[in-house]
Amino acid sequence: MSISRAKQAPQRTRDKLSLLRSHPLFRDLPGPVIEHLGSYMRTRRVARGTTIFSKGDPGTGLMGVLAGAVKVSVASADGKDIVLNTFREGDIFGEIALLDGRPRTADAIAMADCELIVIERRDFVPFLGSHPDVMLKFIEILCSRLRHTSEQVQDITFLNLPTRLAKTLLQLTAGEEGARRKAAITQREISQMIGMSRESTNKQLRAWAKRGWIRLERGGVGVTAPDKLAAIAAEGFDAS
Amino acid sequence: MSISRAKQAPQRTRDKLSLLRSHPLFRDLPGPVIEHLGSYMRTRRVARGTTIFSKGDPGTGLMGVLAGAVKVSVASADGKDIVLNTFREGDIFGEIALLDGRPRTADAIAMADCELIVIERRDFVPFLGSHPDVMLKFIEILCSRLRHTSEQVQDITFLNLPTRLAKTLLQLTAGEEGARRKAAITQREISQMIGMSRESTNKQLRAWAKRGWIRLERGGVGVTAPDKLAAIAAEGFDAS
DNA sequence: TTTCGATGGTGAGGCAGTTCACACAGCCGC
DNA sequence: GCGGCTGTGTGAACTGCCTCACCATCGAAA
Repeated sequence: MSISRAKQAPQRTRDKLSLLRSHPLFRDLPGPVIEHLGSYMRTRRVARGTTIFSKGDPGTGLMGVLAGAVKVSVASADGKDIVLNTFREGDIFGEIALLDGRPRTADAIAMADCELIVIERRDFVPFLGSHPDVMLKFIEILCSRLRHTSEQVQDITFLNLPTRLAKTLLQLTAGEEGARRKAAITQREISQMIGMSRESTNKQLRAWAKRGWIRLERGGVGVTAPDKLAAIAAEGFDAS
Repeated sequence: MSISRAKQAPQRTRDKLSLLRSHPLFRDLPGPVIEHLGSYMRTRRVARGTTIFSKGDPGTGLMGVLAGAVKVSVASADGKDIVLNTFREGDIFGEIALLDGRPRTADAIAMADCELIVIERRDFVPFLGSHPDVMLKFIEILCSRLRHTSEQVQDITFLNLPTRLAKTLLQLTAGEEGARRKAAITQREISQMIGMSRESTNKQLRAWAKRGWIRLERGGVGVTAPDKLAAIAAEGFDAS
């Protein structure tokens, strides 16, 4: 079984209301309130590679991923990119501009064909004001984002390429077991997630592929020896 | 006038209630509520170098700085340190563990003799539940923290030593003008803020000192040519 | 079918920054 | 006023990663 990108329309595994009902943010709300919220939402289909929003845009709304995957990244003056976060089915993103009303500080780009939901700020903020329990959930989300970003700072400053790469590969393929442990992602995107050059990333990947720890395909990586990668991620060096 | 560390007791420029009354978080609250909150607060004096809380501690409360300065940092396995944030008079920190109840993810250390206020989580969380407007303020704070940490990720991945150093020096001395533009901080602490070695940091500082852009003293830096530093911070290279 | 952009692969060379090994000054406690 | 600690200053050697300059392959579009 190969790693496919599902270039055709993404399967719609859940609809708008079912996302709301199952999402921790809204799960505890009464049914009518959820339907009320649902009436504010639009859905939006975007193809892989599409820019969903750009740095500097007014932050118009909250986004949710019904299907597909999204990366949030920033570009430097000289064309380099760093990925700050990635989101997949069931995740919510774009809260920061939603909550503080300031411009977006990063770009959001579809890593695969996506189906998204959008709630406009002008609709959502009044709702939020009258639902302190939802505000509390947002606070939790913001806290976990902050912990995530802090960890990224630590990883970048303390860990070397192999360690960061191993960690990222494990995260990308987490949740899957055995032969299914694979991720559809280009090597360039991986390099942007770990903040290293594409070339260096490629060389490390090939070294592990030669040892049989991972399998490389065009547009994808499969992890065959997660224990070995976990050892590198933990030890901080490549104890071969 | 030299840069002094005020090793003696910090001057108490404001007391507990005046911090509350002037802080954006609480400014809009009615007087009795503020006094109620004040009754929950303890004050705590700590000497320079003291660990205020450590990574892994249960996050017991919210901290505020009445006087002094605090750094929040993490240490790597091999003894390196990175500073995630710094706080000074009037700032509030430790919100994350307060809000989500999970363990602290970093250490807080007094950079100077400090006077702090502490509000316990068990007292504050119920208060928060009945004050959605304060929750909104916390959301704003969390958003700005997130923007700050994201910027740190970008700085570390995109900028080189001189650029980061120039940026940091300007931030450290922001708000002061002319000869007063100085900061009481060791070079080791500066190096931890920019995520570079102490030696490299020292060499760059000396180079600028030789050009007369900054003045170096034991435990302090004075910026004499902020425009030059600003140029480096903006251009991304040292155009001498 | 041909072309072209995106992806993956690879080596040579360079350099920014680290590491290490000192030396020396102030400051504090005793 | 004597240790010892902290803060600073400096050079030499090393190195991890980047940059550059390619080539090969695939898939999609023309």
